[in-house]
Amino acid sequence: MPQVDTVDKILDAAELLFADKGFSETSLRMITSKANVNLAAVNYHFGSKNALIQAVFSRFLGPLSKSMEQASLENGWGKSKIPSLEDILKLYTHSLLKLPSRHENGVAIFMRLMGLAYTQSQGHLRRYLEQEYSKSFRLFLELIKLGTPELGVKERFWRTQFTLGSIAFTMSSIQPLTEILENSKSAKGDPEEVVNLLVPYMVSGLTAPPVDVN
Amino acid sequence: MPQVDTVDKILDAAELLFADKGFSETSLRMITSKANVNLAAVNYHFGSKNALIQAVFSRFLGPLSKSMEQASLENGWGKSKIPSLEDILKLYTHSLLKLPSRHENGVAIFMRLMGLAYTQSQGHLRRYLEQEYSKSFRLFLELIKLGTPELGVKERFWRTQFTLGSIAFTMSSIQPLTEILENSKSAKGDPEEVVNLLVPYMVSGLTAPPVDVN
DNA sequence: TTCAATTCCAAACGTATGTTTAAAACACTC
DNA sequence: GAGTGTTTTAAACATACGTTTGGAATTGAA
Repeated sequence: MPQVDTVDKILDAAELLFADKGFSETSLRMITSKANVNLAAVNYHFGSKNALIQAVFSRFLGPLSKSMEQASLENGWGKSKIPSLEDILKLYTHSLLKLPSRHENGVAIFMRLMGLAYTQSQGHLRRYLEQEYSKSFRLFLELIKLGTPELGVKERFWRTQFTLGSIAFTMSSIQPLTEILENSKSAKGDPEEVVNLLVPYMVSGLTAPPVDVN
Repeated sequence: MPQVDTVDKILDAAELLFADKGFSETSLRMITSKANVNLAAVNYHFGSKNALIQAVFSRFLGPLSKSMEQASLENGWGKSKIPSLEDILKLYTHSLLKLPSRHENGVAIFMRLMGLAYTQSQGHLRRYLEQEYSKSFRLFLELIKLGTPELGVKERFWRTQFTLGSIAFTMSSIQPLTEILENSKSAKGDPEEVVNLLVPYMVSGLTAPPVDVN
């Protein structure tokens, strides 16, 4: 057995640094020195930097997608038992909140990473996530569809897009607005509180009266 | 006079490449070869890559912030003449739509760039935008405040954050969802259409009944 | 045409990156 | 405790990057 799992030390350090700086802006040398590990360890254990990025995502996306699928299955959700939009979004956000993490404020880090995955055009990551988790994503879209029966295809598509944007963006960019309003004390809400504010916002946006009629 | 304005050729190429790949992932060599310009031209005309990034933003943010401030002034908006939330958001989105651009689909590019500015942690950019356009941003926040009198400070702060997320992400990441749903034809809406769907979504989210009571 | 200033250009510079190498250190089995 | 497979290590490698250089080309004014 290696000395206190080098693999995990690397993943821990990479997770934090990626979330803080982005992928291209984080070098292997930053990661390995933060992890107190030799530079070559990344290539030895993961093969490449890109593979490390994917591994970082797998470590939390695997359990997360499993827990989400399982929960929606346990609830017996489907065309026979249609869930409310609020239930769906609550399920998802709370699965995220309950994710175990090695760091303080782990949820914010995961959400920031998701935002980066969405935003930074890392082709390999996109391909990897699509191949690995498209099933979970389709399930999410299917549930959204069940929860918004009054929407046409196009409008549902875009409102889902808007909603994902709110989520990803919220956690991926806590700095700028925060800085400007820093003396208003409204910033730095803990994740749970923010999520409690986020869900009603999303529900309201998704269920607004349709504009389009197809 | 230079031969067909090298400066503009560089800005045009950089704008597209930054929006497509991000800042760190776009090299000066990509930019200069796309612009049919010598590599050294960037440093000669702009001084550095960071200065080029800032110049790209200035070129469209300057006119945009001017037109927005002017419009809200012409409408006489203020505490005496309180605008509706819909009017505010329509004004902003339509100012954006009317921005002249050198490229086809320029609006999407600008929004993508704004999303990147928010998301990619380029310290220098953040500092530059804050210093240069904080006035415009504060005005926007002030108008939002006027349009959502029923919200507490904290809830308004986060809902504004969510709203900005919807906007920034909508245009900044058309790929992943689109790819999955590509046969549904719902993707690739033109900017005007998307904005028409976006405004009611945002209004509904912002004006949802408050959860918090302070 | 002459001259000074501006702009362009090919080449090079120094640095940082991801990756590879080959030997050393270690862990474990027999 | 010798031998084997795994892991760690320091060093080097090749490459790509942003930037600088010094001279050539171009421009506009006198």
